Amino acid sequence: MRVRDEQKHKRICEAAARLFAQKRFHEVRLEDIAAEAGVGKGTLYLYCQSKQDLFVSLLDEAFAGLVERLQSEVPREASGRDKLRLIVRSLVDYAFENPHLFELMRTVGVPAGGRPVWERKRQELAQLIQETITQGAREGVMQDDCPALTATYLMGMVRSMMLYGPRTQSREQVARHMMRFVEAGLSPRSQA
Amino acid sequence: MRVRDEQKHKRICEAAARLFAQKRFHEVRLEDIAAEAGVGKGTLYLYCQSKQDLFVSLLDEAFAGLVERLQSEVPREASGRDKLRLIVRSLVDYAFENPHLFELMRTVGVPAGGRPVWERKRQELAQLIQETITQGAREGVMQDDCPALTATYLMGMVRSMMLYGPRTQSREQVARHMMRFVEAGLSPRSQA
Amino acid sequence: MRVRDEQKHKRICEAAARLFAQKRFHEVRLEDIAAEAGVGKGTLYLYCQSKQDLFVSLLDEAFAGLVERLQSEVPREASGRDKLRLIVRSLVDYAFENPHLFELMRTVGVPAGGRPVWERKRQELAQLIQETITQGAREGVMQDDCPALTATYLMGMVRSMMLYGPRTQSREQVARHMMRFVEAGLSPRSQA
Amino acid sequence: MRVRDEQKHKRICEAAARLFAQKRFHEVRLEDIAAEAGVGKGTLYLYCQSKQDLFVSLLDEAFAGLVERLQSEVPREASGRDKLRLIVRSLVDYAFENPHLFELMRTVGVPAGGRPVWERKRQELAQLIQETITQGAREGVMQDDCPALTATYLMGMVRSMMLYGPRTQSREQVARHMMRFVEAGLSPRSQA
DNA sequence: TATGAATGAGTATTCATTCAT
DNA sequence: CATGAATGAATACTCATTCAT
Repeated sequence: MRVRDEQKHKRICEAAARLFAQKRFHEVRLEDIAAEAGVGKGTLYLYCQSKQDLFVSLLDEAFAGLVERLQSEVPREASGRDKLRLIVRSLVDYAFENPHLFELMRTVGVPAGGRPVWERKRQELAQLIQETITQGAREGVMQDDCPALTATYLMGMVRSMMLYGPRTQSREQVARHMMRFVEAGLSPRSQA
Repeated sequence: MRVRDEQKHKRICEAAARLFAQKRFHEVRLEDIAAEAGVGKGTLYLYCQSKQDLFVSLLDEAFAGLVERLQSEVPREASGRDKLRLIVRSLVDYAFENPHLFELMRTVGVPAGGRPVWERKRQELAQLIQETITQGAREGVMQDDCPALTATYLMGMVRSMMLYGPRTQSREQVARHMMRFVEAGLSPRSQA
Repeated sequence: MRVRDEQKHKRICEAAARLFAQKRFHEVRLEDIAAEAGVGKGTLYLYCQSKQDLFVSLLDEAFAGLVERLQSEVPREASGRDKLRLIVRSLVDYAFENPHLFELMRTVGVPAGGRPVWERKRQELAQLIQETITQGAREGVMQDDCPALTATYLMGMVRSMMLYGPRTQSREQVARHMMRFVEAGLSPRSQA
Repeated sequence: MRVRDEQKHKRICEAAARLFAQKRFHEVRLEDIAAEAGVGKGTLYLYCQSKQDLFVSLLDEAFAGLVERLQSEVPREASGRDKLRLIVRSLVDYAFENPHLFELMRTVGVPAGGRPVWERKRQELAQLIQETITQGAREGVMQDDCPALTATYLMGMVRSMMLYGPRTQSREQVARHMMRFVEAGLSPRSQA
């Protein structure tokens, strides 16, 4: 597994991502991935341990990339409201830029075995959102009985929008719409 | 598929639903479904055409059941706000009562081939929500640039909550939380 | 296996013969035979032990019928030449009257296990032809180094003619043609 | 089906031929063929598309080989009588050298679907024999109302001899016997 | 006696993985 | 490092046979 050719590694991952996004895990044949990547079948095993490993590492990267992006794009010192806006925008941007990641995540449920990387990343992401809401609440601009639930909603909304939402809306429109909906949804009620 | 024993048919479907909820389609063996249902392997084929057929029919039933429930529980003549509340409550109730349906739907993306039943049902569901929002808007209690997006959100929220949400919240709490979030999210802004 | 309804038994055998003539043994489903015979699947087992048994008994009957016919149509006291003519005619007649028996026999080779009835009948038939040739030789009208071979030829000729021969010839023409060919083939050579 | 190892391909075909000669198509398991050929089960599929394909290709080769042999051993310019003798000899030789080909052909009837290769070859063979008889007739040494029938006989005779004939006769004896029978059978009658 | 729902043994075929080149 | 021929475990599906009715 000590690999030289990073170029080739990337080609393989991209090929795999493309194919896993189109078909279910078991419908994707390693042979096809190899062909798509333009390498021999055996070569795949120089870059990953197994098919499952390849798949999971894609997920890991996807979630890690998303979290990293959010962390880099959402300044620590911003207000809760600004952070939330940036989070929504980043989520939507990332989704539009990596459309088949959501197809990739499609088939993934709560994992049975030991928590894999992507699951930890998913939780980090939820955590980030949650804390932002809590901050917003502290600042008096948001109200939420259970930020953990809301964090979950947000991720589900993005996924659902990508998979089933109307194709007519631009990225900008979607971002604005979701932002408004979330912000309003969390706005403190005068008489609660 | 003309069959006698409806009891047995149900047992098979339930067994299949249970197993498909735990594993991916290709990881579920027909032999296991048969064992789980307490029937012989060959018997499955008296009640369905193929493994794929069995799986899809479960999805179809699940979505159809959900839609039917919403239609029966949401009175035609109610106000938009009441309808929306009932929709959210019904969705949450249905989700809690049929927890593995969401695991079932987990693996399903936008279908490639001819629109299957469940896909039509999903659209009916979205339609129902959309119209409710539109009605709410007409009644001046809601505001939404793109109800189609919001309808999509709602279904994603429920799914996400079931699959990844905190297990600490009761059905009642979840329902109330989601209701509040959605209602606030759609509330007409004073100065938009 | 103690059976009452001879009518039904016959219907089953005819249905089986029809189907076995069209497809190979393993391509014929017992269910189809039952349907073709207009009885239930289970009923078949009141009239035969197994599928294999049903098949073999058809063969047995076919060969037995053929032998019986030859024995009844070829008078013991006739001349060798007359007998041979009658044998050829009977074979051809039987073949034309029972065209799918030859399809039935198509798939049968030399049996591995204990000689079944049809194999004994096949040998009886060969014996009959052989003796006729021997008689003809004794009478000075035929000559044959190895009547056993010739007997085999004759049966192969009939089968081949039925399966692959030109469909343009009438039964009468075929009979005459084969008769002449065989007779000439066995005619004593002046200077051997 | 682009393959490297022709050795292996041959081993597989021979193994298959051996087994198909002993049992009916559906009684031969691919696993057995693989074992007999000394290769893995999956390897078979590198050399053929399917079991059926493997079987048919054997037949095709068998008939093609037979026809090719006849065409190479029967000189175009020979007399009808010589040709016929050579045909019979070649048929018998081929039969004795490839005894299980006749077992292979045993199960084959007139094909239902599109004429496969072997069926065309069978017809070529019949054609060759027919033309020879016609030539013999032109040359005044043969007489035959329907050479097409006779051609059919000839092939049936060989098959029948191989499958059911007495094992006591040598190849030489059989060839001579058949030759004489056919030649006499076709000899022009003085007073027809 | 007649039925056909239920059964489960049996098998072609696929495809992840290995390894000789 | 790279390859792809070889492998065999794994599984959906069929159908002869049984047996409760």
